[in-house]
Amino acid sequence: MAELEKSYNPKGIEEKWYALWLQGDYFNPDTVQGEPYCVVIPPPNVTGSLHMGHALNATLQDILIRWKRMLGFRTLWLPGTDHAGIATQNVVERELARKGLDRHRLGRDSFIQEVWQWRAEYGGRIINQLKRLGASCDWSRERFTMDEGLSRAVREVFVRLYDEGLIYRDNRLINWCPRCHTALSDLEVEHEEIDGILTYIRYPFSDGSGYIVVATTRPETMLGDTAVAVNPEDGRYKHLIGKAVSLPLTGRTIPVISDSAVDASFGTGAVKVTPAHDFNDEAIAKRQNPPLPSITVIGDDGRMTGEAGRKYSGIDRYECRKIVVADLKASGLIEREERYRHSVGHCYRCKTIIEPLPTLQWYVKVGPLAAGAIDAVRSGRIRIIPEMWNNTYFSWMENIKDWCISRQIWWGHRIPVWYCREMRNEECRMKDGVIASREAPVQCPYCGSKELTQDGDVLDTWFSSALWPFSTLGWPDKTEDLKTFYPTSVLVTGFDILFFWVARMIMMGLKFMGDVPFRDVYIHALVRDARGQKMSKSKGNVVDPLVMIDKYGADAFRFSLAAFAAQGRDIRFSEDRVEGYRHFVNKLWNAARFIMMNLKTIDAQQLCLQHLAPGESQTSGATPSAVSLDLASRWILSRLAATADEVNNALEGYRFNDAANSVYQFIWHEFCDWYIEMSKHALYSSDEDRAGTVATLLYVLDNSLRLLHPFMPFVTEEIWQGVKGSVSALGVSEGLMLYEGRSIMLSRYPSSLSRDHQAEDEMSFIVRVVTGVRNIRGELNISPAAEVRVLVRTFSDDAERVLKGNLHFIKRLAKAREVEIGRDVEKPHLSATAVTNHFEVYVPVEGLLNIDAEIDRLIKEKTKVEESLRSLDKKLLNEDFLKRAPKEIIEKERARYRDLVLKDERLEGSIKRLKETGVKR
RNA sequence: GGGCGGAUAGCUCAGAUGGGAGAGCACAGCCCUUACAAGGCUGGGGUCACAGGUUCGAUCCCUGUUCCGCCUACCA
Repeated sequence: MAELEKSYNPKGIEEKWYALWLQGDYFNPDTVQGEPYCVVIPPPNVTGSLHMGHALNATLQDILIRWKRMLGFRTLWLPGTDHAGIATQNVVERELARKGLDRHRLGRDSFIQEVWQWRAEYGGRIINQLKRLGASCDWSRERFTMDEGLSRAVREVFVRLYDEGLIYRDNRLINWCPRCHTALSDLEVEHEEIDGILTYIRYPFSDGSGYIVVATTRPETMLGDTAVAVNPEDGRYKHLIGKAVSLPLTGRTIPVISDSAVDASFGTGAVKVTPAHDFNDEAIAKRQNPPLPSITVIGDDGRMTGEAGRKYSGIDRYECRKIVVADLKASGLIEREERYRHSVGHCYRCKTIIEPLPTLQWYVKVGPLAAGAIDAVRSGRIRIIPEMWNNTYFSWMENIKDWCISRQIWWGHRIPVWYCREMRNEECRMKDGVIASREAPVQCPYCGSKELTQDGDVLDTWFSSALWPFSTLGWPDKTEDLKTFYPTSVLVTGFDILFFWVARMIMMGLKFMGDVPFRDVYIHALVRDARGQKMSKSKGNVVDPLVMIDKYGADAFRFSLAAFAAQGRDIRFSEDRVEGYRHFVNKLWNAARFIMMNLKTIDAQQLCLQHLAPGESQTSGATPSAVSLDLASRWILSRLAATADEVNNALEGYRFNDAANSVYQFIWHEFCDWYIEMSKHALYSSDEDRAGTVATLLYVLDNSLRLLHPFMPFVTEEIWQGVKGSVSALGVSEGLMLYEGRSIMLSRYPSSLSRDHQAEDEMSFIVRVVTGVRNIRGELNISPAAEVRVLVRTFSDDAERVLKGNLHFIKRLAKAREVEIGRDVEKPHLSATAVTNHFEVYVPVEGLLNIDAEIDRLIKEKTKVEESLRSLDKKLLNEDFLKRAPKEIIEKERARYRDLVLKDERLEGSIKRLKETGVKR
């Protein structure tokens, strides 16, 4: 980058540096010393394509990882993908359908091969997208949940839990997706409010003595009713309990029963009971003595079964609903229909309405595991950030139900259970012929039979995800990685998978590693669109991160996400702000361009020997030696130190937005707006300050780039390498200790630099004079081209000394032709005034000044001062305040009061003089 | 039904432990000043949703109300 372009263009540059980082193996911690710091990525679905949630998630992790790496930690960010059972199977099935095939015709083994084939072809997509973002994952450790190693971990865990009785099989109602043709866990069901109809149906008594009316939103299930239930306390129905009802359309006779779960105030107070298709009804049925029978009228394909009767058999459940209602109407058994809004469960993958079905499934008994997981958070061994999620976590964990882990699909970890078909002895029959085994058994361990068949189901995808923090590090082997990096440092994730994933990882980690899987859980926001809507393909409001990267560059995009990531709040994504941060990238770029342009004119020996002292802290390189620096340089070094502290503190607390804002504010509004402008004096006047100024420019740029690097890895590397080239061309890089090393990502992160409070105080005098003059220029509309005279009447020695010593800065920044400073400076006639505590600034504006405008301006300011004075006055006269407020607050307010009184008097004086002038004129 | 979060400038949002209301964008004025017009300087704009309470003092803590958003639950 000998000659920099006028603006930064990320195309090509991002790829170039990412390739270099990979080539240098910089993401790999193997050869690094230091305290371990580890993050495992929430594995995106292998079918996935990078969306805003991933982008935010990965950006935050990369910021942490790059930051810690630069701080000297032995840093591992472990990447990988999830096999995503149902989602992936769906995708491949759609693919097959396009070719006119389906998985049943293909057969299980061929289908699985198809999926692997698909993965080989497309599974790397999201990984490549993460690379575009700049993610510094150690790709040599990339894992996939279906890898052999991870599959072994899955079998190990399953068998151990089974042997301990924590995994069992049971036949009960589960959530069934008729489209995906599989069981789902409670978590995989999304409840959504929909408009339905509440149908009131008359159920005639068998003895012909009238009827009882029940209300239902699912009339078709009446074909499977096995009772009508009422509340035992309900006076209207008490006498009917035990009576027989003739179930319409079926001719079956069912009883009227009582159950306290029935709400007398809802509907008619009488409820039809369908144990096979409703969780409530199942519970009621089980409470009866003897339990009510269960009749399954809807099959696993969502069509009515033979049990529903010949007329309805084979018909889709919703078609059947219409027919049943029509048939009932024809018999005069529909009392009325009401519109009714209620929530209905949908499959989280395909949005099909869930059908509760009685089936035989595998479950994990979570109660015993949950206790430890609750304690880990309660005791602080795991910290959830922000804390507000603690409550959500606790309330879910405390009400946790057993976890259905079997899925009737093909893609996933096959359940490591075999069934003995012969069950030749008592022991085998006692065990139901169930063999849970890490490897495929050759013969039945109980009876020796060789007639074994493996369970056809696979495990819930989240079962393998739950093991991710240790299975990826090599468990069940005792690997070096596991020893070094477990427990991992922090998990960064969205709250939407707090239960699916985070809670289960904690349970499994505690169970199998005997320790928590991570110290911190940082829960970030959900990215919504500009109107606050959840982004979804169907709504068409999705913002594609890759489009953002193409349009604005990965750096601007990443920085935006970090700046958006305020804790505890959802993000409304606005493209305008990304554009704003692209401007910031460009600002930085141009600052670097400026510095490099001025580098050519410097004498290398002078720069190196006289102006760079060995760095006071190991992390920041050589520091410009303070003795020989001008005020501006000392000031910017101190501001840099303050900024480094702010950024480090903010990142320590996961306040990414604060960190981003600090560095933005520093680079733009302190370094560029003030320091670079001030540096021009030394640079252009070729006096002895030049070398110190160049040294400071180089130093502050270097440290700014490093501060910014975790947020904007590409542009910082590009500039840093460019400056490095120029610096070494000067032949001073050896002694400089700046821009050292092969890459900025391997340099040290700025921290614990020293402040220079005196320089900051002194600089504030200059700032106040300059802004005073600028205000006057702006408000009185004095052309920026016009040079003015500036007079400053000082009231303190400090102010006088500092201002006199830095006239050149005032001249440059305020565009002043000449500056006069002193205690005895007189206010010229026809001049505008700016008032501060330490001095008054006068700008003579003969001919230019509109006296009335200037008087208005001063009166406006005086009004503000007096307003503040009034409220302060009240406060300081309040005895309670004086009695109870802390001393330092009272002193602060008093000082403020004194300053304001002074200012008020001076303003008054200026106004008076101006009025006199006006009269004279 | 239960729980959580939000309500601050025209817009999008910051304000970590109570003590002088901020940023970015947008808007207005003046400037192509030799890093940057994707820029510079200046300016206007807020009863911090509403009502109470605690406190010497509340945008911040407590209670209630209204309006949004989310999570969760077996009222058919």
